[in-house]
Amino acid sequence: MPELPEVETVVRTLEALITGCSFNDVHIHTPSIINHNESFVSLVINRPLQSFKRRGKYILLGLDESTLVIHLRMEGRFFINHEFSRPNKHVHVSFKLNDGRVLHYQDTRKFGRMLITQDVNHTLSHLGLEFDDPHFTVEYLFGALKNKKTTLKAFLLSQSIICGLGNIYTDEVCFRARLHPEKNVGTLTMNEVKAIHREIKLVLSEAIALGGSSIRTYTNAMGIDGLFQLQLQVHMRAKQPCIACGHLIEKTSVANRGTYICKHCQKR
DNA sequence: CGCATTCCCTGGGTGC
DNA sequence: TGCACCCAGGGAATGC
Repeated sequence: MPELPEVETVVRTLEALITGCSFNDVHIHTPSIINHNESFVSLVINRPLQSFKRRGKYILLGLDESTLVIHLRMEGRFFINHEFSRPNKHVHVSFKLNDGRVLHYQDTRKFGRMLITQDVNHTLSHLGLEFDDPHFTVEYLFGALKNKKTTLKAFLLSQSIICGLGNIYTDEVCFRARLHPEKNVGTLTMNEVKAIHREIKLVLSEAIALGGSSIRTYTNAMGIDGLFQLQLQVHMRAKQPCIACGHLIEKTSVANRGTYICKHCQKR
């Protein structure tokens, strides 16, 4: 399940592999993957790939005049071969590169989406700040939280104030800040908000440095595995001892998501 | 408007 | 071995 660090790794991998290329042709095997696809092909074909960026969990491939925006959701991934024919039933879009290679988009559950836009800022206007944006300060976060009534977990997953966190890193941020994910964000103290702010920045930057996490069914682009799963302190550690106090980690459900907590370290 | 819930989708796991 | 059922989850759509 790619979150910000995994998407960043995919973007860097794509940049290393297809910089300077363009797409000669596109096969859309599963039209529902693409939003507004009437102009999709004409805006994608024969346009040089000029930039490789990320915004939240979205991949932004800068083409001549427009941007190809891709969200991998749960199991979306890319791989390259030399066959333009559909490799298997889970490949939904195949991009023929001008050097003969083919970039395939595979997504078992068809949750991923891609679209072409000429106004990325408008398309992604629902997203909050990046974790490394200079405007993402403790004061900004405290101000955004003080009037909200939702839980810490739901807030961190919402993308609206700070974007890029998914289920894995939300659990890690809550644990490392020693805060219960069901805590109401409107009641957090300045010191608690400081801890959340600090841990968001630390967890995401550490995970990017290790190439993201590879857990469950997800491995990164082109079979490159991240290593951050080895650094996870609570996520996927049900019934194992807390690294801080030794109590057993519990798995529960918060905001309709599987959630791992040390109930001794993370008080409501 | 703000927050909560439902839905999409498939393979893997479980129970009988 | 086969079959029915449930679970995983990001974000859009829907509900209250």
